Amino acid sequence: MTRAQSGNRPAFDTLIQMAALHGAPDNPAACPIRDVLDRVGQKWTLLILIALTPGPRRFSALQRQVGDISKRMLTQSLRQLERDGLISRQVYPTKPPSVEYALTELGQSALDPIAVLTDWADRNHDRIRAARTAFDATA
Amino acid sequence: MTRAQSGNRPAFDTLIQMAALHGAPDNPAACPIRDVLDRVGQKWTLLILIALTPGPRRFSALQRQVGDISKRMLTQSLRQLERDGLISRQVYPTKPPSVEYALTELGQSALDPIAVLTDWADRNHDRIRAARTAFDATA
DNA sequence: CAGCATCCCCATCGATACTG
DNA sequence: CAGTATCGATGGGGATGCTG
Repeated sequence: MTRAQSGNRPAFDTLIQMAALHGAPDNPAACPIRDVLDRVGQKWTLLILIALTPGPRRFSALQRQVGDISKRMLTQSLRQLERDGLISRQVYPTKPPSVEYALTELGQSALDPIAVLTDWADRNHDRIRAARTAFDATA
Repeated sequence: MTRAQSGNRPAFDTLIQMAALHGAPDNPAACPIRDVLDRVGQKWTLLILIALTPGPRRFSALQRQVGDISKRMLTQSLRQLERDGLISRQVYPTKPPSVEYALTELGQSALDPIAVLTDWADRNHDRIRAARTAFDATA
């Protein structure tokens, strides 16, 4: 079993372990990886989580901050995140009603893996783009 | 600016920074986060990367290991990963031709963030499932 | 064995319009 | 302001069959 530079031993073991059981095809939600990956794959979830990092945000504020997201998708994504316990939803019954979304503790904890991921993405984006150009040139 | 427990300071800063620029809607590939996230979101890419963690694998071996992936998607995903420079493809011109896929150094480095992610998923899957049940009960 | 080609479905997402 | 409702397009992805 060869291994290169990896500095995350415990996390790495989890990964190996996951590679072994490779998920239950009949019940995808039973496999933590697939379950979480489904959410991560959702075009907007991570962007929303990131947008909430500095602090609580209202619906419209979120929409402006994420940029090109429709109200439909924002609502949908927020619901899912709330259901998963990653964000909380607080309604203030003012005259024009306002709703504030915030990261829960669980959501906060999710930021760590996300940060590691985006950090990797940021550091290696150039290499990836270079690899693509090289590949396209060969092909 | 409130912050909870986060232990990843440098990575965290990248995240904040990303939250600020929130991507170029017109050119998604220009934003590292969205670019990488697109791949991560691909149903099979991470599973394949994980399957390659213990060492190089042949096509059929990969298909068996991942489980329920069609040859079509396996081929497609492998191509993309190869293009991105995460895996290498070595062809052995034997009588029945065999092709061996392996992680490149870049691919190896990608395992770290992935491991952190799956580790988080594994540790918090119960809480997420619990949150869902609670949410569904309330609704 | 490895993988390309074809057909087709359906989940995801966008756009628009309407409501409390 | 914060959604909901509806329609429609796009393409990811499954099933099957064929080739070198």
